[in-house]
Amino acid sequence: MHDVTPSRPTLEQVARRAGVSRATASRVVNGSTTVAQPIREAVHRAVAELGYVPNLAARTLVTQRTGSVALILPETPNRVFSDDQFFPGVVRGVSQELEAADRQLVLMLVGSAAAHERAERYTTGGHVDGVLFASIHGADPLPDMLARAGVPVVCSGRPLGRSRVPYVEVDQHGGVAAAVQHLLERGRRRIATIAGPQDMVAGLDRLAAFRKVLAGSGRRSVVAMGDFTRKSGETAMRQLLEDDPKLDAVFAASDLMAHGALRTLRQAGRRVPDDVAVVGFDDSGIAQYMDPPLTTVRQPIERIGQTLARQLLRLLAGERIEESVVLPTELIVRDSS
Amino acid sequence: MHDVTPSRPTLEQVARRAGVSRATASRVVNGSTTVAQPIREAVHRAVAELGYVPNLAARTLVTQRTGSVALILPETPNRVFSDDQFFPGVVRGVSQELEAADRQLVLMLVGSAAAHERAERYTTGGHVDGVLFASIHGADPLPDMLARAGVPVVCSGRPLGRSRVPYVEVDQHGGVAAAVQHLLERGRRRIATIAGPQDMVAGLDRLAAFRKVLAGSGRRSVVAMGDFTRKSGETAMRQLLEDDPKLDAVFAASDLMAHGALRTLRQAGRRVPDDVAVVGFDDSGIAQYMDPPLTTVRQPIERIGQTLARQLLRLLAGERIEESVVLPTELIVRDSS
DNA sequence: GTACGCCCTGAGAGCGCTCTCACGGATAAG
DNA sequence: CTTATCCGTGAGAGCGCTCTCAGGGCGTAC
Repeated sequence: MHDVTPSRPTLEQVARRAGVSRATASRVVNGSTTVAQPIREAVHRAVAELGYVPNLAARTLVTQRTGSVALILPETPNRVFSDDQFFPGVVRGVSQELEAADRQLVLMLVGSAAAHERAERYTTGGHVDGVLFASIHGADPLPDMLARAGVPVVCSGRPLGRSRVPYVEVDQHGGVAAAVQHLLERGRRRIATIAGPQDMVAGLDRLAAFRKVLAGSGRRSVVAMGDFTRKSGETAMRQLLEDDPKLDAVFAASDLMAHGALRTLRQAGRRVPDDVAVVGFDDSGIAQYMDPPLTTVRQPIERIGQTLARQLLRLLAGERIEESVVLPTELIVRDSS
Repeated sequence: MHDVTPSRPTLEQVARRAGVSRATASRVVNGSTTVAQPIREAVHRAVAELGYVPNLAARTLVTQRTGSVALILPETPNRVFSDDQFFPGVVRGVSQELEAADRQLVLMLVGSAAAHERAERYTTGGHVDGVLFASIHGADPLPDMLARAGVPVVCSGRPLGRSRVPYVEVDQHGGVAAAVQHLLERGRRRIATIAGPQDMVAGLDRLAAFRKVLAGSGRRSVVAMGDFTRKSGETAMRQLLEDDPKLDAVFAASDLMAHGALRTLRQAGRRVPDDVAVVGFDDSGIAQYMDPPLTTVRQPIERIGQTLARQLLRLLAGERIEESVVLPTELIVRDSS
């Protein structure tokens, strides 16, 4: 008597084969300890023989929990992916942590307005247990909306606007301060900066920190705007050289922009670090392969992802969490300064 | 009479508010055209007023379709993410295409053996409608297993082993041939190569193509092994210089390895391209920012992702698809050769 | 005017699972 | 020996949805 069905076996079939009720089979599958040893074994055997895999949809329907978490990456056409290290790093950290908790990662790249709306429906619809946001642009209302709708949310980077969504950030100020301090100690007098986009908190904070630290030293600061990409770094550097031909140091708010700046400096015949010292921010993979290897502020990207996930998991477990977690940054001195 | 419930509204509530049966409400929500105009409007209004969002789990339970697709990235600790462009590019392409089809992307990073097994259970368990594989290492049995279990699968890169899983690949041979041909035309005589890992089809194919093309030209080939990372490129280049100090060209099977090679060459006092010409493969973002900007073979990474997704969608729609799709590669000549 | 057919709507079953509740049997206490 | 207690198991409801099937209403044709 073969009861091997070609389609997916159900709990009912497992129960029948093990000679128990569906309820008991369910208990065993879900690891309840109140089931007698021999019965538990019988059920496990039946599960193995039938190749039973629980139907997640059915389980979700009754438990109201999906076992998955969304990571939303608000993506402007060429930004998120040009932060080449940031994105994979965060994804990886999140993924590791979720895996340990046996949850699935649902990735949502939100570029268009349509995608934005879809993500909203999807997440408010209870299709995921919680939502993670990476690098928010501007004062995106979504995190706050979700939080208000009762969906657990954690953001990467302090959300702009007056929302009270919990977040994970790095010590931007400390990192920038270390970088500028380092340049001052090296005897640099005219320090310029290439700032990041001012609709992102990382761009904002790094510029604010730069200004604050330099103001403290009594030196004037020349600023050019970029958007974290290489191209913008190149352009901004050109601008800077025009504004202050005598500058002897540049702090770029991202490694990629520093990379672009390096190129402009080379084209302009400036030697690095002899004529101009350059410091970046991120310590992405390319930093040590630039010419010269780049001095930069390291941020623990993968740990950001891990922390993001960990905080969300705590939220899901019903714990209260602190509104913000600040991760340390560290100055990595190489040859460009 | 307020029937606004604090919890998520169900279809039942929408139906009641619109004064129709649940069946009809369902029809409207799912876009059936057989419903009378005024009723349709009434239902839509109720949906809007209540903020109704269908419960995916319930729908999945009866339709047996989840509306989501898994993208599996078999990840060795430092590989996938050091291919910094490849991973985001593929994800992005897949994501775009799935979004257009209103499907969710479930990302699975499969590093450990445990994760491998989990992914197997998850995907065979019918929790996703189909599975996409990116850059398979060795002869991973998973794609084949899934296909056999009736799960629609599409791979990126021809799977090793004798499986018959449909796949999307790029014209490796054509790209390598163009690169080598270009070097020969520039008058290079001693062309070496830094090969990729030989447990990946991209590594294998590029080396095979290199050998074949050079053999046709009657020139000898010096080969060093790498694993697609910068570090390995650096090391391999050192090896190459030792093996053949008089080499005048190098073809690296990835841009990252070319980057490493560039550094070694600089340290060894070789000028590029004057003494040694260098050509890479990928045309990742850094290529044009290397010093000198790198000549390389461009592969349409994002399009790989799109095609991957598109093929899977066709499979899901019940269409038959060709076993393989080959995407073109293109030589981008810059200053390193 | 009647009969037939078609179109639109509603009733109801059931997807696979979890969980509450009740019940039977064994054990302990009186 | 009886009664109370407790532990382990089974019965059954119900999560929210889709989809089949039947039926009512109306138009058309005879």
